[in-house]
Amino acid sequence: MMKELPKTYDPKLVEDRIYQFWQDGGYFHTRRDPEKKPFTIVMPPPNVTGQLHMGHAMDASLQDILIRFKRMQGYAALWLPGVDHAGIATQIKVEEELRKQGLTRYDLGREKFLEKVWDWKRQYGNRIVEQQKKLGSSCDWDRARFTMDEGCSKAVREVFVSLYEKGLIYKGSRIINWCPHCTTALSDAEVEYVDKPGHLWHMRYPLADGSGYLVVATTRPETMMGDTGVAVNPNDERYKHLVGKTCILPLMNREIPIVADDYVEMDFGTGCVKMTPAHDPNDFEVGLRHNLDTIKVIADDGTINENGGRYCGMDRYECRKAVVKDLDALGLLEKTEPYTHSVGTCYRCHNDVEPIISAQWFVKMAPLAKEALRVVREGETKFVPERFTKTYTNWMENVRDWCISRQLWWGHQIPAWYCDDCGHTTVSRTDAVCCEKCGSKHIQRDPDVLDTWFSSALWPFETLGWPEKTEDLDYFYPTDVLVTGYDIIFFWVSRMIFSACEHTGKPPFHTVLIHGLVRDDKGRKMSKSLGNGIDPLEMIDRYGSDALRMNMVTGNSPGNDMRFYVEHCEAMRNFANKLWNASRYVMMNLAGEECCLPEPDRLEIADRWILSKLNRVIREVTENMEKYELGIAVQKLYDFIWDDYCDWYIELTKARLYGEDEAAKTTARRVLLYVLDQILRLMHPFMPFVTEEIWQALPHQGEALIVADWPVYRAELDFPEQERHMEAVMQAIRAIRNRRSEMNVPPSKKTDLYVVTAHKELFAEGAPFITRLAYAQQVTVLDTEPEGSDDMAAIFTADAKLFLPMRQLVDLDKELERIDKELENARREIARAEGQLGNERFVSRAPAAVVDAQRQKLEQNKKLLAQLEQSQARLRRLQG
RNA sequence: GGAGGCUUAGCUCAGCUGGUUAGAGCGCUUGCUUCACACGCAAGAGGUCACUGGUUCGAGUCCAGUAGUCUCCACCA
Repeated sequence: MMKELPKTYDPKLVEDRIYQFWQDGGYFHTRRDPEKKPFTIVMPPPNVTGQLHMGHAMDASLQDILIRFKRMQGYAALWLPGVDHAGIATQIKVEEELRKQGLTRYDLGREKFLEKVWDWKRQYGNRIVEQQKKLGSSCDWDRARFTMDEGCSKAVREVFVSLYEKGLIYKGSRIINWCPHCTTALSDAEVEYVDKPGHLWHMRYPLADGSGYLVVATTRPETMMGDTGVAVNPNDERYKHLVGKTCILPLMNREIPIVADDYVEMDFGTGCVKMTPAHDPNDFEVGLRHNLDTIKVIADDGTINENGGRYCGMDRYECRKAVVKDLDALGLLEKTEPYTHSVGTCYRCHNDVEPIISAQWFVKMAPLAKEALRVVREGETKFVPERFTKTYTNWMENVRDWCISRQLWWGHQIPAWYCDDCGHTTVSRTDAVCCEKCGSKHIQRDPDVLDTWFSSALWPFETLGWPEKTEDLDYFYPTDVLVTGYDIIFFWVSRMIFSACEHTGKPPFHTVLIHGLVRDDKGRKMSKSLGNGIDPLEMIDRYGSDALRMNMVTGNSPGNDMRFYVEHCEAMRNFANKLWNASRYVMMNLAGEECCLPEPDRLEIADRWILSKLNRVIREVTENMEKYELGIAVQKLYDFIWDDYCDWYIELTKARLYGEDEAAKTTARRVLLYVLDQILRLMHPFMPFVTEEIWQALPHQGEALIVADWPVYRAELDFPEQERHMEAVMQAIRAIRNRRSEMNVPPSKKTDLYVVTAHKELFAEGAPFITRLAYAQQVTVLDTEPEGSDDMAAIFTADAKLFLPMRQLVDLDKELERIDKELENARREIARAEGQLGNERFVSRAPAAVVDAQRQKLEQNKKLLAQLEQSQARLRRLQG
């Protein structure tokens, strides 16, 4: 049995076995049960290329805690897992593999390449899933989904076509963000702006009439071959006379117009701006207003195209240098200023993004945003913490149309076919064979695929079977809580909300629980390039999964970033060990007891104390979990287990367990077992492995802790009076220990103790505890001071005066000094309380309980003061 | 330019709707091989809760402002 188990808990011997036990028992699989209320969380699907990182560990810990909690509360708790096909990331990965063989995707062709990706997915796609299991995640793996599986593909197709039919998806030529490295368009959300040092080049553009030149300032000279105008502010007196005239674009010798537009700020740069409508969103808008030509000069791979004249074929950065140099040579470079500006970069590869005019597919956002804003505004979906509501709302209110086409092969191919004959576009739920307008068979499918987030946006309902009307969808949808980091509110959360509203008529979840980022010990973001990432699997290996999970939720409040400290993880490992050893103690002492409470009249003061405390902790933990305050919940539990149960209650039971009274022993064992059982249940969502392992070894009812009932508050187990009494005894014990420590008395030296108190019964009942925990030989409870008390060390608590016959150890000077300090303290407290109680407004306005507490405190301190003064006088007498 | 967070013990952070003498982990000091645990036990040191003002009987907590710091969004070429 447990007696033979090691003194130290070893997660390695337990975790995989327990996980297997849960899986074999089918506890992760959630059945639809009309008797139960559903509780559903869909897991943010990790990338199929992904490696488990701390972000996943955070995400998964929170979700698993909630799911296990709800499961124990009797809900049909479904945690639906899955994996994301991660278009760009995965395609890049497979292309890298190909490159090792000297091949590109074009060598293979689309079909062969996709086969390769599927192969790759089959080979590595399960890795992330296996890693998640190490965290103890109690997902319903039977329902696991992949964003490219048949059902999801069907959902994506349905959504695309239906939005197209409603006019909410369209194809148009717009300025989009183009990543020349990934060679695809990106959405606005996929661009990260980074401040980069650059230059502001002042360049002379000669006026066409030869009357001089104007000076434009730019950070991007390499786009000048695409300039089709120069803009000035209409109110700018310096240039008013030039509006309507033309100038000569240097290097290209093209005549371009000078226009007036409010967009131009007079006091920035020179007040003249070169207009490149094909490569700048603002210039594009100005171009539209003034009918400027659009000349694209940057090709998809980031080189200059044939419109760039002699710069054709040059890389964009190379071209920048060449243009500057050439202008300088022509005497057209007026000056060069250092200038830091923000540059858009690709969130995947971090290369500079080019704004390029391009024909792409877009989702029209304004109509969809309306409902998505309403459901949040009216509280149908709430963010926790609340402040993220604003983040969401601001984004949604200003959202621009969503560019959803990607020039990739891996993903959901856009279901649009272009007719070679009549030019019509056919968009269809089934693969088109002919043009729906002219019937021509000469049609070409759009080669592009959809943004990965387009399918992720459907995740809460596509995974439950939508667009089919499945029983799962009916039962589990809408889902309950979505857990994710604040960094993907825009990418994912907001898109799920508007998609669900549009396609299912309901918001996808009622709560969005947002957590922060896990940073390194210096507060830096963990990243591959910095090499500062801490591998969750390594932490699990060293400290156990339970410790890692605890680390994620302790000392951390919702939405705030946390720093990862290995030491903290270690502390949580120690806590698991504490639990293990407390359980060993209980088991070693059991004598065949069942897990049930003894008859109420058999309960002793210590039992009532711990049961009363347990009751409170059950209530507090449950309340806080329901508010998603997992950090507070677990802190209360931690304190209860370590301080109350282990440090006090277990110690308090030793008097009985090592005594002779068999009935008392049984009572103690039963209460020990009962409270431990409740503790294990409460702790289970946080530390599932160690709790299940212990629970299985204890007498228990039911087959597994994972499906055991969540503890509930029991009014009949509140013992406020006994709780106070026990605390009085504990206070005495602490005071004695404190004094002994001050006097450097080793624990091995036992002494007699005299307790003078008005509560004789109470301390008589507490005497065995005092004996054991305060190293007393014999405890004598009196109502008057014992003979020879002058020669004893005196200690005061609120309810008793304690005398230790250790005259020889008492240092009178030190003693007096200490009493002085205590006197001062008491006087200060009395003054404070009297001041407060003397304030009529306090007495009349503060709640009665608060006033009452102050009165009691005042009384206590007055009593204490009197005792201290008495003691001081006596000591002075002794001193001579 | 707009929004938000943070500032509490040496370090990292809790402190939920204002109410005893502000807590934890780690670290530090002292003692302890006490029959669950040294991944432990006991005792202890350490904080003018960034600053200023306001509301209140009462402010770490609410309000306004200031400073420092971080983040997000928008962005003037």
